Amino acid sequence: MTAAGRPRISDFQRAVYQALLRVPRGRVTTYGLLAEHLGRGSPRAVGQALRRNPFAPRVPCHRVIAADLTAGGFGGERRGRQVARKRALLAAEGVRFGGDGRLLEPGRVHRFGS
DNA sequence: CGTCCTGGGAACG
DNA sequence: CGTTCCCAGGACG
Repeated sequence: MTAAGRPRISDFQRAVYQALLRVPRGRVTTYGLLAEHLGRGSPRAVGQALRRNPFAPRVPCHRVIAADLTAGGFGGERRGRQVARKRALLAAEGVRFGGDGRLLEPGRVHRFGS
């Protein structure tokens, strides 16, 4: 966070990025879970915030998946090479998806509030 | 499997 | 300043 080039974002987006930073490596979260944790319901708003993520790739947006445990989108694409990259990043962290595109280990989903 | 809703941001008028 | 469109999701029928 250097003083220079500090993007002015809404508190909502900041909350999303901060919450995302709380998700440790090797673990993932969901849009709905994040929204629920923030108290500002709307997985779409979270997805949009991630899509506009000005802190990427500092912010592990790749650790956010869909509620149905699918990879979700990445790089502004719901599907395609960017999503494949997301899967690769997660796989590098020990998180892998099945042939159906679903998370193999649901236990990898991080839980807020503990 | 198809359709509707919520929430928020950016863009347009 | 008010209105409209878009979105990396989710829930419901």
